[in-house]
Amino acid sequence: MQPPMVTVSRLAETAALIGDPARTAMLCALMDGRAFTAGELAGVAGVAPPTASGHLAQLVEAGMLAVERQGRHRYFRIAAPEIATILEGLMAVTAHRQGPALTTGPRGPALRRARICYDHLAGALGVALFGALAEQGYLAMSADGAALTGGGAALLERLGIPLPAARRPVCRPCLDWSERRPHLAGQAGAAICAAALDRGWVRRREDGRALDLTPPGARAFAEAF
Amino acid sequence: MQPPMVTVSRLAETAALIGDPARTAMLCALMDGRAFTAGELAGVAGVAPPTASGHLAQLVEAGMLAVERQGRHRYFRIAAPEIATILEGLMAVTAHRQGPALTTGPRGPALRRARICYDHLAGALGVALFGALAEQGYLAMSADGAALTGGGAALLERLGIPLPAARRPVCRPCLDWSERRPHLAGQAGAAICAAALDRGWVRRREDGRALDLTPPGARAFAEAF
DNA sequence: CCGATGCTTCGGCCGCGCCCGAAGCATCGG
DNA sequence: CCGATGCTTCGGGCGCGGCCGAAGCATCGG
Repeated sequence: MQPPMVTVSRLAETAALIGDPARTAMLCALMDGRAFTAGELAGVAGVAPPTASGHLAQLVEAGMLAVERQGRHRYFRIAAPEIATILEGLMAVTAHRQGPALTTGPRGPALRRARICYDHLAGALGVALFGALAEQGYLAMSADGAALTGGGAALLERLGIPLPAARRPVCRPCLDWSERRPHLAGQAGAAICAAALDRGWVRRREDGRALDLTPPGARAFAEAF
Repeated sequence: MQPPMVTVSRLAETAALIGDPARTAMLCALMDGRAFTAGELAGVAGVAPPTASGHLAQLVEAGMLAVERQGRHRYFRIAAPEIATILEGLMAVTAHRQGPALTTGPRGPALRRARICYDHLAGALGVALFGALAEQGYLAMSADGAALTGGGAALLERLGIPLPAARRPVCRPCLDWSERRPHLAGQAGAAICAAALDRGWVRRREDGRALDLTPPGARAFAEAF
């Protein structure tokens, strides 16, 4: 007789897991797709190592984080793109809650301009990229979401951006919390993001998810897309 | 020096708000887009009226619920589609957490087949609808997400389904927690859902968000889309 | 005008879960 | 083999927040 309640209580459990400030800080730190050690995450969250350890255990248990041993370190990372999506979604409703004006801060504008969302580009840059690809007919709707058209695949090949062989998650759109418009996630999004970092089109700020668009990057984006 | 922390703590606040079982139950009950009174929601959540009142005040304060006075009743409803989206997203990661097999229950299969997601169709029916429209070229990617093509607009007009004049949110795709594939949200989704209910293509179960596809409805969907 | 109904505010109880210090395992360096 | 480092488990303290009963405002019905 419980099943519906079970679902609701599980849902609450998931949200509550995200709803603790220390865990949220850890998850946000991991949102750039990189892996951090338990100690680093303790620092980010501002709690003692034992406390952090407990939080991390819960997140791993819940399947939100994946862990990898390496010597005496344990590296944690976001376990799946869905997790990153939900965090971006929460940011969207949080920003929506009380005028976006309140969220401005030193790092705010930079984050809004360009940032990494787990493994792909977000912010104004990500949205512009999505818009440009859509307008030029490189994206088409399919039963699973959006897909690269033949022209889109050819474009990436021409740019020397390799698309993994695995076909499935093509390029699911992902709602951007700062722009309230979709940007490009999925394999194509990840491939473009990786190429952009690799070629110095964007540079990662050392302290977080914000990205800086370099002058050659601006040129490259302008002519490529 | 706080701004980044502010963002994180706000995010945690939002998630914590959803993360309480009583509040989650209320939000889930409201996910069908209808409005409920404070007393009804207290019953749904299984708490006393004063407790429910407190929870509801918090949700309204946070902008998640909108409230409307009507005589001595106060009707609550989800304040914005974004809120519904985030709840569906949380369901997706919750289901993802531990095999979807565990979430089966008396109401599970029905919910997975067809349900209301705030104001549009979801579940297998919603996903199939999205796929059919996409495959027949009725949907195209645009800078803001997906849009109806001219053919799509013509199709709805032919079916006598009115599209509100306001142009903006056309048909944002929304990730389905049971199917893990997008379905049709936005204005077009809402219009189709309203028409389907209005014409008896689907019938709302009295106890929740699940929908039953009626025989005439099955015929109508098959020939229309 | 008075009782009934729906909802809220107020006080006080209680328990869950966050937090840390100390101690216990692992792993690496010498 | 021994100390140092990174992380975990254990035990106990404590505060936040959910919960309810009783009382206080509104609104509707007669």
